[in-house]
Parts: sequence; structure tokens; C-alpha cells
Amino acid sequence: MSPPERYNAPVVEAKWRSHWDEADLYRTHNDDPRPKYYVLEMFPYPSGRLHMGHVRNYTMGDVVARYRRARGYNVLHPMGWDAFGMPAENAAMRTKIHPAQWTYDNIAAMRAQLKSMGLSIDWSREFATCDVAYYHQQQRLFLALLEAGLVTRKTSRVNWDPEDMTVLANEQVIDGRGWRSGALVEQRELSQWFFKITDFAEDLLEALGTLERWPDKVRLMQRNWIGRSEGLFLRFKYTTPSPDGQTTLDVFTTRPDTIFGASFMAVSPGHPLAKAAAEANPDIAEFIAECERMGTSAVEIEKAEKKGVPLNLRVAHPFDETKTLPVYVANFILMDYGTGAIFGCPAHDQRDLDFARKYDLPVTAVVRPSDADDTFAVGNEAFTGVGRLFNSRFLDGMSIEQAKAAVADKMEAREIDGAPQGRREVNFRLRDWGISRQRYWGCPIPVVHCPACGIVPVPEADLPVKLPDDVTFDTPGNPLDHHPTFSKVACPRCGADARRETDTMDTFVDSSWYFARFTAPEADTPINTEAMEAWLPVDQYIGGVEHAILHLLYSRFFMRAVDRAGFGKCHEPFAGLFTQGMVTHETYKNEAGQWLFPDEVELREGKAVHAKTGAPVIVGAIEKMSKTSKNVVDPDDIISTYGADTARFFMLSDTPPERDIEWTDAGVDAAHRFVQRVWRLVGEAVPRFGEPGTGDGLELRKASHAHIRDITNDIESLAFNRAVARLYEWSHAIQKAIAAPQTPGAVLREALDQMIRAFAPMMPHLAEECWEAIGNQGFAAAAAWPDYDPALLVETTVTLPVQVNGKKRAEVTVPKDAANDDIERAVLALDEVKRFLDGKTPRKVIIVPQRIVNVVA
RNA sequence: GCGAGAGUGGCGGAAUUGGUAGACGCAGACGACUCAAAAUCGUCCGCCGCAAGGCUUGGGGGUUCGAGUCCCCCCUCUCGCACCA
Repeated sequence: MSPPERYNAPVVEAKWRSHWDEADLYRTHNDDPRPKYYVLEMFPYPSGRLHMGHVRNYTMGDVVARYRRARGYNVLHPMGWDAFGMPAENAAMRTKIHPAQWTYDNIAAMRAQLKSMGLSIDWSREFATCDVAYYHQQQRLFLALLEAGLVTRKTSRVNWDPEDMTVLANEQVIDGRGWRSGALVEQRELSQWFFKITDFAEDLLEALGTLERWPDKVRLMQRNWIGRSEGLFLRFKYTTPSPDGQTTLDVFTTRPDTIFGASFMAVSPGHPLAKAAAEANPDIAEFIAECERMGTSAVEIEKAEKKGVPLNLRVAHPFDETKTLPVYVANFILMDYGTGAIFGCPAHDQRDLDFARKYDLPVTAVVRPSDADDTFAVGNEAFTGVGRLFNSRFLDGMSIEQAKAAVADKMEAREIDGAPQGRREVNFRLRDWGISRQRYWGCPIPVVHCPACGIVPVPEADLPVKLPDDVTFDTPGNPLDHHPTFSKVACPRCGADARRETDTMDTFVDSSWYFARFTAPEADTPINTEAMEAWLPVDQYIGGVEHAILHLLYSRFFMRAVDRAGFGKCHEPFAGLFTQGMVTHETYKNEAGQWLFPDEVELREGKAVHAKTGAPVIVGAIEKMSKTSKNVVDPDDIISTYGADTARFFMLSDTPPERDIEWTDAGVDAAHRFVQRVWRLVGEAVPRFGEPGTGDGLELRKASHAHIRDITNDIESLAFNRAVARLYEWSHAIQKAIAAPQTPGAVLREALDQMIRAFAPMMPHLAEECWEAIGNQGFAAAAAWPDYDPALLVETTVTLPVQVNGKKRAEVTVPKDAANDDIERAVLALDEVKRFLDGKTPRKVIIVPQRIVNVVA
């Protein structure tokens, strides 16, 4: 017998891809009557090259898409490009290539790479967010949200990234640094556009509970980010005139129960009162300036001492007429949260306690763990646990909850200057989403600033506001500001000379509705209501956990906003979310400490050496693949050497998809061996298809049907690594059956037919080649998922492990429906059991049907 | 500091509701085929022990006939948030 021909993946794969294209196999029609299934992977930024993280992400999505198609769903599996953003402008500054050209060139390159992976994508729906057609619709969406009252313009302190020269949202500041540039973020006062995400804070929080197919981790992160807390808005009356002209100092507190422990008031350095006081007092001005210089990084906050300056102002205690409280400006009060002012209760808040100890303010405990504890006092650790009130007049003896309610009731009933002194309030940590960016390569905000009319939306007929092509990047700042004519425009309302808005939108706006656009990418409205409502929510969304807050929260907000603006209902955009792990690789350095690429390194006699020079190489930690540490493997190299199926299979093997996977040559080899092995099995089996065989082949049939059942469960639960392990077992079973002359050819054929269908979602090209080889018609990619026959999985006997005193000592095979008495008799007759009983009589025999037997002596 | 998750062979990792720990893959050992090599196939492969047997899921306790799985305490690592009143 001549050796089977080796499977030439690169050649075979290209052939099948062109057949799929000719058959237009993956186009999805909105009017298809089958039940829908929407699979989406987070669309890529067109950086220029596909990396292994993309390969992993899109492989998983493609398995789900192909599996659902085989199960009879009308599957939507589109692809697009998150194409606006800074890197294109950085490239323009560096190389003088226009951002548009750079971006579209990159898209072309990456599209070709994606296509070489054999993904079952409906490319007819492709778009890039920088397409005029897309951002035109986004401008219409913006105006619709403006109309609906969901967009505001306000002056506020913003995070300014001095390197990218743009504003960042709070979500984009990490440890006091810009999320992209890494530069230390500064605070600036600017007039900005905001989306009113806080309008939906309650609902965004509440609805997290309905997202059952999201990771708990992501839901928790969003819950914390939204940060709901219930408390009391409370007004303290000044006993001395205040420099800001107000009669009360207003605070928000979640601990109104501790009001009798209050010993001072404090306001943020950014508070209007502090600013007013600073005008008259240079010491205060100096303190505020000092606070603004202080960094916001984690370490600096950790180390920063609680500091403050008295404002020489006092307020009245609301319940103790004998008491007034001094007002400070303090460095640990955030202007962003609540009212930017607090009452300090040192005994029950650590920060307040630190502050009080430093400035020698009274520390009065008002909650104690037990009523019996008469000596309870607070040292240098605030008491924040549960307990009962004391030292608190009418609150004495109450629980914290009772006391909170009692204080709130009294304050709501009492008035100062015609308004209630207190108000129960819910506060959120979530801030409105600032979307203004002072950059060129983004969606222009379609408004005009008119000296007479104020803010005027660009009329429908004048849309889109197109980005001018003739821009330069040699001066810092926003190129749109430097453009000779872009900002010069007549007011659409009065015709006077006006200024066009030059800010563009945060690119997270682009990605907050693209999944809705995919449902009707050609629609002449931003969203086709019918298509969106039919397709959304996305049934399975797959991407990196790094988007747990930003993109996923913004998208949830957008669907609510879009609903309010009348475009249709889709409460939650993503019904199922899966966050996949990263792709890692060993790192290498030469003796000079310079990073080396993996393909520069070779193993010789178990030692890593430089392939060309033979110089020793230091093997470092396993880290996420990144350009800086050079531990990258180019998908193109793998696909052109081993084929896409090998890369795909490797990505699904061994490691659970939510964990980081280590890319290793050995792992790729193993995946490739499996591809070859399957092809070889088909080659060996086909000549046997006509043979009757001397047996019934029942063993193989049982194994196949059990594997189908298990692989189905594995793919449904996205446990691809388990499905891969079962495919290995299945191939071993088939290999044995081929070698056994008993196996009828028809049974071999059935098993191969089933296995090909089962691995087709993972290795679609190999599936087609095998499909054809076993004589099937049509495409494996269009074939139905294999069924299994439960009757074949029913056994007549069962082998039970037998334990003596909890340790396994033997096995016993009994009829499946054997009576416990019979099993017990059989077990006690076993030599092994007798030996380990050592003459003792068993006290008890525990029989768990179908599971285990335990003899207890 | 707060919150979440994870610790299983040399490695990646399996293990329904508590029921045979280590599936499958990698690496390794031996063997077959071959003039030889590659490829492939077969056997072995947690630790100690010649064996019988004993030990073993980060450590320590507990519940149970039986614990990787449940409970309590501790250790380590990863991630997220971070002065949120």
C-alpha cells in the first residue's frame, strides 16, 4: 500500500475559499424565515496587521456561527472596522500619509488576512466607521439624541491628555494617565459635549440582573462603576456670613445616623465656597493650588496625608443648638461626587478620623457594637461596623437603619429658607459621558456656534459634515482648528457669520451602535427599526475583557438612547457575552538585554540560542504578545505554512477560552498532526466503505453517538478545549475500527460523516476536503449538525467502582437494573473486598445506583 | 484598602448534583517499521516503594460511608476599582 498523500493545507484551503465565494455561502438575508442567531466579535481597529488575539477571537466566533448555521439558524455574522482614532493621526504626523489612506490601506491588508482564516462572514455588510456613509448616519443620530434631550453642553473640569492634546472621559483615565498615550492627565476647564448617560444610571444598574449570559465579573465591574448609593442631601445653616453668598452649606451623606458625631465640615478645593474664600485669603488660594498640583495616581493618593485649611466659617448643628461646626477646605474631598462637601464624623469614617486627629478635632463615637459596652471609644481606627446608636439624644438605642430613617424624616419635615432641610437622595458614581475630542480623525459634531442664535444643529439637508481632506498635522492641536475654511460657516438659522464646531466625537460613540447598523448597513436612516428589532440583541458577543466597562456600558446606554429617540426598541444590545483570554508567548533577550523575536531563537540541545549566531538567549516570562517585547508570532506565517485550520484548531485546543493561552510551536505541531491524521484516516477508510465487515460495528457507533452528544454540549457552553479533546478520542476510536476487519464499511462511513460535520465549525477547509473524499455532495459548511440516537447510549450492564472504607479496591460489573441486594452479594463475594475486609463483617454497604459501591467495615 | 477569580503530574489542562482524581494534548522512555532518517504505529508515563502497599488536588482543621468539589482559618498569585462621604 502506498503511503497516503499528505494534506497540503495552503493549496486546499485556497480552493475551498474560492468555492465558498462562488456559492456566496455566507450571505445572510433579512427575510430568511428561519430563527435568527446573531454572532458578533468585537470589530477590530485597523492597525495594519492581524495579531494572534484577533485570530483567537474570530476563530471562536466563527465556530459559534458555523455551529448555529448547522443547527438550522439564520445566522448573522458580520465584520467591520473601528476605524477612527489617534493612531491614524500619529501615523500621519510621522509619515505624512493621510489618515484616510493609512486607514483604508490597513483595512485592505487586514481584510485579506481575515479572509485567509476562512471565516464564515457576510462580507456584503462590511463597513468602516470612517466611511462617510457611516458617520453621516452617526451625525443624524447625534442630532436625534440632541433633540431628545440626551446631549448637553457644559463647562466642566475635564481630563486633558497633554500628549494626544485631547480630552478624555473618566473611563479613559487609568491611574491618572491617558489610556492610550500614558501621559499624566491634567485638569482643565473646557466647554464640552456630553451624552447624558446618568439619565439611565438606575436602569443600567437594574438591568444588569437580566444579563444572565454575561460573566459575573463584568456585571460586577459595571455595578461598581455605576456606584449607586442611597443617602441624604442635607443643608447646614451658616452662623456666620459665607463668602459665596449662600445661606447654607449642602452635603450628601450615606450616614445621616452619625449626625451627633459630626465635628467639622469640609469642602473640596474645587468647591465654589473654596474659590470664593480664596479670593480674600492668599493662604487658602495657595492651598487650593497645592491640591491641584497633587497627582491623582494610586500611589500618590495612598501616601497623601489628609490636609485642610480652616475657612473661619461655622455652621449650626441641625439637632444640637449648643453646637456649631467649623468649615474647612480639605484635600480629600472630591468635587465630582455628591455636592463636593461633607460633614465629618471622625468616629465612624477613617478619613475623617485621620483629619480630626491631625487638627485636634473632637472624636465622638455615636454607634457602638453593643449596648452593653459602656466604655466603647474610638482610637485610631474608625468604627464602621453594625451597632446601636448612643450619645445621640432621640436616636439612642436605634439601629443604624432606624436612625438613618429618623434623621431623614426630621430633616425632610423641617424647612430652611422655604425649602426642606433634607431630602432622601440616590447618588451615582457614574458621570455623564464627555464625547468631545479635539482631533481630526473622528466623526465631526454636526453643530454650528452662532453669536446670535447660540448652538444651532446642522440642518438635515447640509449633512453630512464631511471631514476636509486637505489638513496638515505639523502643528500641535486639532487640525480642524487650523483648517482655513472648515470652521467658517454661515449660521443655518440667521445667516450671520458663525463658527462650525471643530470637536469630533469620541471613537467609543462609533462602536456604540455599529452592531445595530450591521442589521441594515445600507439603510438611509441610521437604524432600520424593523431590521434592528428583528436581529438584536446579539445572541453571542465575543471580545476582550478590557472593554468590560467602556464599550459595553456605552453600548447599553446607546440602545436606551436610541429607543428614547424613537429608532426602535432594544433594551440590551448583547444577550450573551463572552470575554476571551489573551494570547501569550515566552519572551527572549540576548545577553545585551535586547528583545528577540521568537523566530530568531532556536533550541539546541535543550538550550535556547540565537538561530544565526548561536549566542545564548535568556528565556524570560510568558507575557501577552506585544510589539515592545517582540514575543509575537505573525498569523500570516502560520497560515501560509500550516494552513488556517491548524491555527484555528490550536487556538481552540487545551486552554479554556476565557483563560490566557500560551502560543507554543509544540502546540501548533500537535494541531497540525491532527489535521494530517484526520486526512489519513479518511484515505484509509474510503477503500473499505464497500466491505460488509464480519461484525456489527456497534462499538464504534456507540462511541460516535456519545461523542456527538458531548461535543454538542461543549460547543453550546463554549468549552472548545473539551470539544477538541473529544475529537482526539473519536479519531482514535475510528482508527481502531478501520484496523479491525469486523467493522462494516457503512459504519465507518457513517462515523466519518458524523465526525466531519462535528469538526467542520473548527476546521472548515479540512471538512470540505474530507466531505468530498467520502463522496458527499454539496458543502460541509452547509451540512446539518449530526444527531445522536439516545437509544444507542443506553447500556445493559454497568461497571461500578467498589470501595472499601472509601478507598477504591475493585470493580464490579452488574446488570444496569440489578437490585441492590444482588449488587451487595456480588461485591461481598469479590476476592479484593474479602482481602481488605480482613475478616471483619461490613457494618454497612452503600450503593449509589449507576455510580459507586462503598463497603464500610 | 475594597471587590472578584484562581491554586490539580515536568507542562497546558479534564473531572454532572459530593461518587473510580489526572480524560485529551505536549514533553519524556521503550519498542515496531526502515540500510538509515523523517513520518507513522504500539506500550509505558503523579510521587515513594523491589513488591505488597502507602501518599497525593496551595497549607491546616471540620462535615460525610465518601471531599479537587461543601464549611471555617491561613498562604500565594492574577484581575478590577481606588480618598465615592
